[in-house]
Amino acid sequence: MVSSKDVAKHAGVSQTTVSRVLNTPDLVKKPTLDKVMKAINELSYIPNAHARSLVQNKTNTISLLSGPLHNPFFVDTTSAIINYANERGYRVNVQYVNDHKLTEAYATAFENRVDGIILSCILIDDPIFDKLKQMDIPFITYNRKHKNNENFVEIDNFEAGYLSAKHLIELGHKTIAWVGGPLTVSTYNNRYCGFLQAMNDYKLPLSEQYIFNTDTSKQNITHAFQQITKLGSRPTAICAGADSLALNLIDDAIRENIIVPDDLSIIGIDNVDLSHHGLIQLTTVGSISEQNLGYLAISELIKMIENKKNYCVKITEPVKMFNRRTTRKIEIRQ
Amino acid sequence: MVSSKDVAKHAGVSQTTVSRVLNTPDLVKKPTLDKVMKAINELSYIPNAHARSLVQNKTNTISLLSGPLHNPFFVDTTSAIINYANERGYRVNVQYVNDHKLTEAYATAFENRVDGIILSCILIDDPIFDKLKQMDIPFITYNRKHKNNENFVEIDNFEAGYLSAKHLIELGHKTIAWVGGPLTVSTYNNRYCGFLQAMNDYKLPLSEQYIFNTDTSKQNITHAFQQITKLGSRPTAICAGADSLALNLIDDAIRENIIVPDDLSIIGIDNVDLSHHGLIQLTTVGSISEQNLGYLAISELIKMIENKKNYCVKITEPVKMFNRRTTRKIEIRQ
DNA sequence: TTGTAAAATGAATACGTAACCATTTGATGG
DNA sequence: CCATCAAATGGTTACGTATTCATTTTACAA
Repeated sequence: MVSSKDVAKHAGVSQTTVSRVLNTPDLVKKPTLDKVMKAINELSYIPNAHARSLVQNKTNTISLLSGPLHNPFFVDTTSAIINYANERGYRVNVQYVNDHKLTEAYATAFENRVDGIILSCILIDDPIFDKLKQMDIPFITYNRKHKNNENFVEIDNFEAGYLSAKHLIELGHKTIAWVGGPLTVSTYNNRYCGFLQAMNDYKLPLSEQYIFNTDTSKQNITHAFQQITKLGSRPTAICAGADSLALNLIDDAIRENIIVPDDLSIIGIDNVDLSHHGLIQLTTVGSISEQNLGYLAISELIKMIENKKNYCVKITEPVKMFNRRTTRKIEIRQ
Repeated sequence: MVSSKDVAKHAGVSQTTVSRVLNTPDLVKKPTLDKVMKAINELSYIPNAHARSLVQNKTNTISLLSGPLHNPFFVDTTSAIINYANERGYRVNVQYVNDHKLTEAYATAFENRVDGIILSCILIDDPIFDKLKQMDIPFITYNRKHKNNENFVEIDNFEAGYLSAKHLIELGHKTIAWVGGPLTVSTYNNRYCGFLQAMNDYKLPLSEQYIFNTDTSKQNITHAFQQITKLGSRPTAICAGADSLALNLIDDAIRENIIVPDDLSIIGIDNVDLSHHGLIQLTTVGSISEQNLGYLAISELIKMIENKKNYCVKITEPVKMFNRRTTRKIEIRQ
């Protein structure tokens, strides 16, 4: 592998000058610059980013710990994060973390000495948070937050849960099921609380058999759906804790010949790009902002990295309804 | 940042011993090992991967140059690639490359001295291919291939194009449009050739006004669709060069109140995961294998990296029809 | 006890770059 | 022609690790 020393020898200058040609070309005279550039091209020299990282203590690399891509929310955010970071000159190391391999994922992220970490996989009560703060390396969580209430970008999850329940209630639904994720995750926890609040405000009875706070794997959601269909008095609507879950449930419904929304209304939360598609048209609650949470988070993270100020980011985006085609009035059905 | 020297000093041993504790613990006596481990934990030391890369000339990092995630094909493959690579102990640098910023993307990929490169964005006639070969760094292309016909994993694109046209023809369609990507890309080129061959074999006339080989951005596909709807004698079916395009076209059709498949049959190629969804049920042609191209490519790449043999990978997966709900017989319509 | 080999540890070095400080070259004005 | 100062370049070192080679310690047989 050809190094800057080789270039220096080939051009008849010092390694220092080669370095200057690449980093501060203004400090080097035109003829020497040309000489060095010629050597660089002839040897097709490429600087070694690792060596540079070592001496500069700056890696130009960001570590992204995302949820799995079969969840369309992470499709949108991963895309936004990587594109923005690349534009700003950062490389992005990506890991798709499932909750089993959390600690392992953190370990690999840490030993790479990245400039910043952006993660969605944190739990409310995650001990990793204190470690991250100790390490004095900029980080931000998106979508989820830690109980410490620091360095996060989220939507107003409580309000989102509330609005989605309210929407179904105002359409006349009385028996509404909830299918969400684990309550150890702030996102689902707050959405669920919003849901409960709405049910309470509108004086609708709650029964445990309609409530599923489960692992969000495909199988588990499908299993929850089957439980629901087995019930004596089936709910007429389901509040899903996320668009990803809503899409899963709709798929399950179709497989059971249950027509959405005629037989069953389903509403999601997140307003993922996919939900706009003509074949989907998912009714959902999402951020009023055009920019997704990934974009907001990565732009904040890069600010933190470049300003060297460890100020604390706390962003909660307001939400609104997106009324599409997977929910309808209960009267029509009866 | 705490280094192995700090640990050594704290534990009262040499830096060499610290290194041994982490890499060849069998060579160090139990009591010293314990002493060092204690120091490592107390100082919460994390080895610096960049320094290690520098001395070992091995980065444990792979560079992925993927197409954009709004194309569901790249959702499936990116997911498979990253998960497999992580399992095998490799970090993955991801870039979503659009064709405008190709060279820029390559540059950043190269200066990172990665162990291998996996890319989908190569053109048939891409000068980068020779550069890659020169660099003596393992690489593989997936989905697309270079004219040199080396180091690729693809599906049988010609056959895929042929089968998709044949399917529509056998359903009775006479006027069939083609909407594909640029012919500078092997994938679209071969699919298009397959399409032409089928049209020829079945003696169907071809007219330029039904053929669109265009940039695959959303706007351009929508524009192609609008051109099609403006035609005096509208085609009754569209062969899309990829599922991504098919989904785009279906969305456009719905927006124009054209019913798929009653008014217009649309078939894709790739059989992406999303096409299975109950709301989508896209008729398509895809690999007969369970594993997607990303998985095949990354596993081959890691073999190349670890065997240090620069053997040449040429994999073309056979394809078959997946008959779902976006195509139907022409008779019904008339 | 002594000799000898094996086991355990340490000292020195290389990896490729940027940064710091020292030196040489060139230009300007008196 | 010289003094002065800026511009241009070079020599040396540090970054944090693994590796190579040298040294010390230990174990065991004679």
